[in-house]
Formats: sequence, structure tokens, C-alpha cells
Amino acid sequence: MDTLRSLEEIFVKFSKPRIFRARELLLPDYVPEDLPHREKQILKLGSLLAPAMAGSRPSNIFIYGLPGTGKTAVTKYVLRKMLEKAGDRIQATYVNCRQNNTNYSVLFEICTQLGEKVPFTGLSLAELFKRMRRKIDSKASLVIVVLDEVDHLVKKNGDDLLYYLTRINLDLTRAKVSVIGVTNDLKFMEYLDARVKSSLCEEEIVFPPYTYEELEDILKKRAEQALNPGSYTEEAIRLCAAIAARQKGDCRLALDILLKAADLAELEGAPRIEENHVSRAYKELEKDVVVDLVKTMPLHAKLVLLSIIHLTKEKPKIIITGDVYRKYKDLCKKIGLDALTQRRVSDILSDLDTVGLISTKIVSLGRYGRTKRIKIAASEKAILEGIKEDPTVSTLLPFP
DNA sequence: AATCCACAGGAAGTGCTGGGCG
DNA sequence: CGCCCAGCACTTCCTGTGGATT
Repeated sequence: MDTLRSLEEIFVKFSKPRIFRARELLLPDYVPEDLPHREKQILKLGSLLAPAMAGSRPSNIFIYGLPGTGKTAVTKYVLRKMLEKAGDRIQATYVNCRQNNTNYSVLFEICTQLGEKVPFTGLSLAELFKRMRRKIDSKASLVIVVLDEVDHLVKKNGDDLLYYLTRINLDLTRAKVSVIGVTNDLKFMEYLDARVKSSLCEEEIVFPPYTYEELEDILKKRAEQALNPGSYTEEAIRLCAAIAARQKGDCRLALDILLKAADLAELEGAPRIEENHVSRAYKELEKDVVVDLVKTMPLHAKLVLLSIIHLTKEKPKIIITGDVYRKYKDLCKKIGLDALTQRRVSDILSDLDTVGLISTKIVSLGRYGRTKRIKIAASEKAILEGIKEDPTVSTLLPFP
């Protein structure tokens, strides 16, 4: 059909929105002026950081809570408020260690945010650290370093950087540094050296999951600001809250679903968001995550995934690493590719497990060895949809 | 009780990219 | 220019192991 006309229709719909009043208030990185049901955590973080206002160094702080419990929002919120009051006596840097998951890129981010120009590659870590320290110590101020999702950094690179960061005050003469570590993985503490652990966790703040009632309240308030009056039903809001409550009180998920449901309703020209928009939004959201994940994966990871799908189709009995590897070599041969080693494929399987596309469990089959039992953990349809975009792999699809 | 399978996953190294510095 | 750096994707070599079978 006429693509151009449909495209124009979409633009027109969104240029005269009936649902949205301020769509950006539902975007994932928006930090609202008001964070309901996190008053305790806000006050605790505030009082821990308060000594900074009088020029003394606050303790290092460790923040823990499941995904979508407001850790990042509260941290950003409190820092923003404090910086407004403190002027230039306090500086803050915020680094997401999932996006910047190497020592170099974390230091690069900190330097850049402090206004120190450094190249994004090329220097030694020691040089980078030295420049950061010099920059920090050039003013008699306090620098608060927030490392969000710090577990990602530590799991990949060890805790060296954290160690030096928590000890940097020994080498500073005028300035001071406080570190705030944020994570949703409490087990990550086990990866830490005892010295780092005791230093980073001078103080701890725990973020409990939101309850259903709290989620409902938050969504109602946000919907009032972001959506037009009468453009949504109460049932729709409640369904969002209920889904998110089931997913361990994940507020980000709740807001994501609401945004997607609103987009759907807007696109369809519906007068208001109904429950069916919400449930469809949830399904699509889940699917989109998987499709995007698969699409952006390296070639051989796609081949490994495809091997597993082939195997599940062939025989429903349990699938182990050896099966996958044989199948994978098969597929490589078919398209004239050099297969990777089994050691490497084993790592790829672990990667696929950590992103949640498959689930693995180490099992011992007695005489028949010790290996991994492998299952697909995401929607097969969504995975195949992601794979089929890759021209190299798409020829191998089970049902073209 | 000993054996031994089929791997898991650590350690170290290679070759490459994309840069730095003097 | 030549040498240095970090990071990545990967290989090679390796030690460790739960439990059915012998």
C-alpha cells in the first residue's frame, strides 16, 4: 500500500496527540520532581551526604535494590538537590557501568564529566588515573563518584579500579572523593576484595521492591502529568501496576508498559488507553527486547542460538553442550564458515544465559559426564525474528 | 570403592583495532 | 615513524568434578 500516506498519517496523529500531554515524562531516564514511596531512602541518602555541605567527606555508600526500585532515580534526585544548594564546592559524576563496562571507559567518563579532556583510547590506565586525580585535586572541592550497576564493571574487570578509587583520598591534598556504588546484584559483594568491601560499604541503603498499591499510586500520579485527562481508564493503570508488581515490583517496567500502551492507543486513534492496550503493550515489549537483543548479537552467537532451536525441534529430550556444538559445526559447514572452538562456544552459551535468551544448568550425567543442560528461555518466535534479519544466517532457518 | 566421562571454566597468550606519545 | 596502551574475540592448554557404571 501507500507507505508514504501511512507514514504521514502517523506523523499527523502524533503531532496532534489526544492521549499525550507530555510524553517525555514517561521516558525511562526521566527523573520526576517527586518520588513517592521512596521518602525513607531519599532522607537516608541525604543525611549520609549532608556532611559534604560542611566540607567534610561523606562516607562511601553502597546502594542495593532490585531493578526498577528507584535506586538510580533517587540517587540522581538527591545529588541534583544537593548540587543546587552547594554551588561549586561539590561536584558529582555519574557513570553507568553497564554501558561503560571497562576500566578505561569509566575513567574516561569521570574525566570528561569533570571537564578534563582525555582521549577515548590510547592512554595507559595509570596515566588516565593520574590525570583524573590531578583534575580533582586542582580545586578544594568534594567529588562524588556514582558508579551505577557497578557489578557489571567488577565482574568483567575485577575490583582494581574500585580499590584505587576508594584509596584516592590518601593522595589528594585539597580535594576529597566519595564513592557511591549502586547495584541490583547483592551477590556481587563476593567478588570484592575485603579492603574494597569494607571501604565501599561504610554505609548501606536498601531499596525494597514497590508494592502493588505503591505502583498504582506512582502510575496514577505520573499519568496525570504525562497524559490528557480522560485519555486512560483506571483499569488500564491498575493492570500496569499488577503486571509490574508480579515482576518483583519493577516500576520501570510499569512505566515502560504504560508508555507503550499509550503509544499504541495514540497510533490507533483510540480515545483512551484500555486494558487491551496494556496487555498488548506488555507482550510487544517482551518481544521487542528479545528481537533487539538477538539482532545485535555477533554472528556466531546467532548460529549457536539457531543450533539450539534446531535441536529443540528435532528431539524434545534434554540438550547438552556437546549436542549444541556438533549442530553448530554442522551449520557452519553448510554456509562455509570456520567454526569456533568448543571452549569459545561454551563462553557464548554462558553469555546467552546471562542475557536470558537461554537457561542453563550444570548437571552430572554420571558415567556420561558433567555438562550443561540447555533450554530456550525466550520466545522462540521472537528469537527467530531477530535471526532472520541476518542475511548470513537466515538461509539456515528451520522454516523459511 | 574406584573409575572415568564430557564437559566447566581458569590462565595465558595471540592478533587485531584504534588510538596515544615523543 | 616506531613503540606503547586497552580492549576484544578468540585459541591453546589446562585442572577440576558429580555421580552412573564397573
